[in-house]
Amino acid sequence: CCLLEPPLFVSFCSPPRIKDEPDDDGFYASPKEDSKPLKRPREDDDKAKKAKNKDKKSPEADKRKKPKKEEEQKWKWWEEERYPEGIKWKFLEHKGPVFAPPYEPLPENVKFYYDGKVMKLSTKAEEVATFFAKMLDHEYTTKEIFRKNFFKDWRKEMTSEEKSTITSLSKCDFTHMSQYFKAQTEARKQMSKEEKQKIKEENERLLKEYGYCVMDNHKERIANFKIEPPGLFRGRGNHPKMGMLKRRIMPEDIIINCSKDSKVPPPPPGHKWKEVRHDNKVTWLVSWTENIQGSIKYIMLNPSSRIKGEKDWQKYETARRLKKCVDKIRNQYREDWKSKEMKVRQRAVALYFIDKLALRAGNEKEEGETADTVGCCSLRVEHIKLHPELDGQEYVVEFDFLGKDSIRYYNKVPVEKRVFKNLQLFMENKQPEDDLFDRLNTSILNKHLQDLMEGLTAKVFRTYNASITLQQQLKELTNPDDNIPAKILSYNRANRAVAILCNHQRAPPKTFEKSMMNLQSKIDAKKEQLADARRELKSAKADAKVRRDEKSKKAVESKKKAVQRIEEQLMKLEVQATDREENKQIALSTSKLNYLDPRISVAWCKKWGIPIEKIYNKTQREKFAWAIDMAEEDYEF
DNA sequence: GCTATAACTTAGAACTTAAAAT
DNA sequence: ATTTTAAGTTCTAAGTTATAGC
Repeated sequence: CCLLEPPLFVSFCSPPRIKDEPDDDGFYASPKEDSKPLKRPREDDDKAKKAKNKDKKSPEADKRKKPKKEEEQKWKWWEEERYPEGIKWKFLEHKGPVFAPPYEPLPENVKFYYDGKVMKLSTKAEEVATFFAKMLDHEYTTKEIFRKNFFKDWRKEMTSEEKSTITSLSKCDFTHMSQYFKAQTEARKQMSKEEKQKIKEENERLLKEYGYCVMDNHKERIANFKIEPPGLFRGRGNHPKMGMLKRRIMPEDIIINCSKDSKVPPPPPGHKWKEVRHDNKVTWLVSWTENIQGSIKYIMLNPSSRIKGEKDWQKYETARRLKKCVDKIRNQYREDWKSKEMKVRQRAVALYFIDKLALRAGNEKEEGETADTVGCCSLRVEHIKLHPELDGQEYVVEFDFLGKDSIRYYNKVPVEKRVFKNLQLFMENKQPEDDLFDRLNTSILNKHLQDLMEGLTAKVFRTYNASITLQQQLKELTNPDDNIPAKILSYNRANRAVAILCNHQRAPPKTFEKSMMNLQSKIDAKKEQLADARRELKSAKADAKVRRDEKSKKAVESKKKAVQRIEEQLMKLEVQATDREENKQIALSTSKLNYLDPRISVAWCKKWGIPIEKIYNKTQREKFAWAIDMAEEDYEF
């Protein structure tokens, strides 16, 4: 097993071949055509063109012709032509995956007890036992399904003697092992600076060596070059497979994808890859089949890469195309509510939910394989309640169901009378566990959407509604007279409106109440400080009136400044408190990263003179480099 | 059509590091 | 300088969608 440790096969690998010199046309990438590249979707994006032209005339344009290492990282793939549909790259070379470190057996003095007696476990059984021991504090390990699944899989790893001895999980005592791991964690924290530095450097070396690939003459960052280590499967929510053993991935499980003319990464000594293929119709570098669901896992590129960025850009362009025809589509589904065909009515009501409430499409799932969660098309009768009248509103639908990641969706929504009547119809003579839309699935819905607009699918509505909401909220909430922190609060509130729409939730931070109290006491202290400063200013003024000399005038000025400074600090704290309180259970990052056209945010920053760093951190700026480069302050989604 | 599955995007939690508070 | 808290990063599960094969 130790053969799998990465350093052992380092010597087999070559350094990435990067062209330091650009092609004749001045660009690094663009493979020479044996196929015609398509123009990227510029649409009505005049600004992008303008920016590009301007850029071409600038001295930077010339610099690009003599690239240095640094320049390489600033490659503007968004100024290049796209590949024809389906082709993802021409050249791909990488070093293969980094495998999980091999299992290190426990020291002799760390004991496992069965039925009160010390028991020495075989290495394989011990390894799986440590997975459980490491999770002992987690409430997972108290759950019946988790324990049952774990025990079943653990027994498979035992020797026959162990199997006959260990017959009940409740007689197993992992506490000593657990203490040992806690002590290890503690020791890691207490390590000296030098030791910590050493670990850091080792990680950097690994990243440098395996964290990048070469795709079409550009060095690109890989997102997840480390193979998932073995452990116990932790599903989200009430997952029927929780606690099962996620097995160790071996080179023999791995499919390598790279180009024919690249150096194929060698497998660790004594091992073989499952397969090496050369498929440039896909974007992944490495894949393997995972044993819990039997699904395929991939190693792919970082969001900053061309291949991901281009797709992301395209996603927002599709959403912008929807903007142009959304009114028509809305009128259409309103009409369809009256259709003679049940199928059409269901489709129209479902689409209304997807549009109005930003619900996900909702594929069917195999029962017993995953947690019981639903999206729009898979809603069941038990997930909605109809209220002809509720709290003074007519035709209210009460939604209560578990969505993706078993996050609860709870909402009371007034709907149009026609929708309400249709829902009553759909629910007639059905049991709670029956499908609400029994004549509909995501495939039917998406086929219909495709007919309405090329490239339209259910999820485009989420992107569209999220982005348009941000743009409109920013317009509404930004007060030109506000200072920067207040403007940022407005931004966060606009972002929050989107997160609420998309139901992006988080568990309230464990120390939320405490940190809120701390902040409040800070605010109180600051208020007192302000009162003091004001008193001092007053007396200084009085003093100056009597004395009428330069010195006391200056004193007044400096006291004035002090008051101002404290006022600003107080205001900043209050803004912070508001922001945090409103954000208690809401996660902003998901929408920011996946739903909001970054050009809206970039334009907003430019318009109000907000540094982009206040809105996007380093990683986000890398992901959205294309948008930061091309969007001007008048960008319209 | 229907099902299986491959490929890719989206998701919150856990972990790590940096910054702020003491 | 040390501890606490917040921000940022990593991890991998869980979705969506297109397509292949019946």
